[in-house]
Amino acid sequence: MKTLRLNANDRAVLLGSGFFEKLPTAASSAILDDVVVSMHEEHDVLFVQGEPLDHVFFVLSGLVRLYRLGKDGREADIAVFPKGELFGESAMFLGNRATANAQAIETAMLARIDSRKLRRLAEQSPEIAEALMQLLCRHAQMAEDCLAEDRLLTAPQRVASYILGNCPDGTLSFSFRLPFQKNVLAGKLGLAPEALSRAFSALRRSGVTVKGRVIEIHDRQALERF
Amino acid sequence: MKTLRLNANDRAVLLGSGFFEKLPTAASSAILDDVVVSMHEEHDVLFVQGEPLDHVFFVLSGLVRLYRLGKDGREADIAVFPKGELFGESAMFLGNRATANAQAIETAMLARIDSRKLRRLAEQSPEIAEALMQLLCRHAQMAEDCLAEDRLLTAPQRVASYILGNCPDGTLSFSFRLPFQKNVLAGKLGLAPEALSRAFSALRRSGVTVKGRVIEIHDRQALERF
DNA sequence: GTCATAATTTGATCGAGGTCAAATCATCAG
DNA sequence: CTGATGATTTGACCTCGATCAAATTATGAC
Repeated sequence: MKTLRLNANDRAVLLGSGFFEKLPTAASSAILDDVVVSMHEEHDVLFVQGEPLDHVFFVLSGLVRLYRLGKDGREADIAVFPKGELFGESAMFLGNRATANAQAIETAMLARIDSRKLRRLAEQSPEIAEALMQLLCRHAQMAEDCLAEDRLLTAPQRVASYILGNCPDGTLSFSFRLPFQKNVLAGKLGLAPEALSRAFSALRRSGVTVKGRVIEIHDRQALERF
Repeated sequence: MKTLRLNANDRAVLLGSGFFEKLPTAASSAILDDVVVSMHEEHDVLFVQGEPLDHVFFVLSGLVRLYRLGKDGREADIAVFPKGELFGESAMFLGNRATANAQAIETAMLARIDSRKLRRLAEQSPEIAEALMQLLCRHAQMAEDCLAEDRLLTAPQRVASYILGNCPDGTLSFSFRLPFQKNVLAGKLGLAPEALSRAFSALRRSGVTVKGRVIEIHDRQALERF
């Protein structure tokens, strides 16, 4: 795996992200001090469940999928991380072992933060500790949201919920572009691609238009009721 | 809601729990300083999703269920907390609003820790911050485990996995008592009670005996293969 | 543009698990 | 011990979404 140093642009992406933006400059600099960047092709596996993991990853570009493997080889997505997100942090507090697999969904550039060092810095800086706690909370919430949606909503309802999550409230009509293949969305929602497709066509009756990756909503209310 | 002060026994339960046992005495004392205890009957609702929440709860006795409500009134369990567990901590970092409902599953005694104060203490004490991060990680893992199991395993497999989780490895034959009604286990596993019942009877063929709340395993291997 | 390949959709079938109703079993107050 | 109440199990049925196969539609290399 080829690694590089952090360039100015990468640094800007890091500093502008949710995790770093609230940190004092000194804290950010300390964290980013010896960060390296690694490049990955689509499908590259970044780490494997159960194996030692001593970095926390930041997505500089591309897309990463966290997933678990079943005995039979089937895969269950835990989360999908786009540019600007930090992941792999929970291994830090669980014996430095990955609790899931991670894979690049598309060509990705990742910043690797040494997890021992980050942990040491968190001990010294309450701001870093606080940022980590918020990150952990957000990730815990994401998992709980998924769990609740899986258990409470049908496929079309989950898709409606995903669309609404990408639609500013207040608007009645809205359009946006999926940030990844339908493939990936299906995994994220815990559906087979076929089921996602059928869910979209069920939503067509409620004023949702799908053309390639572009989703158009004509009646927010109708979606909320679904 | 009737509240009491912490008595010596309660204090011992707290200090012996996973969260407090690794903390220095001074830190624990500071946290427990103004803790109050509240008693709840079975079915009592402790807090409601979306409402302000400014305590973190510790289960001194009894059982508490965290769950989300669907539009149609159905409920999805997020977690079940037995004696010795701390919960409600994630609201602390998410604007002091509950992200789920909580209900006593059986008569419960809870210690209430002021969340603002705990947060302030975490800023001053790296040990407390560390303990909180570990707690958040564990809870995130619990949710991810559930999510993965829901997506990868059938009902009998989930039950087998639950049983194995309560069975020390190395043993071939083993017996234990469910810590709660089957009712509750069903919810925790994301199943209707009927489905749990049928799952148990499917496992009977693999050497699992169920008598009331007592589960007996006669062949660990067979369960693992299931 | 044209082809090759990959992504998505559609059709058909099937099985897991939800729901409702009824039967059985436990538990506990008296 | 005896009901009465609640928990669990069983049966019958039905729906949702998985799976497999085939058709269709992008997408990218040339």
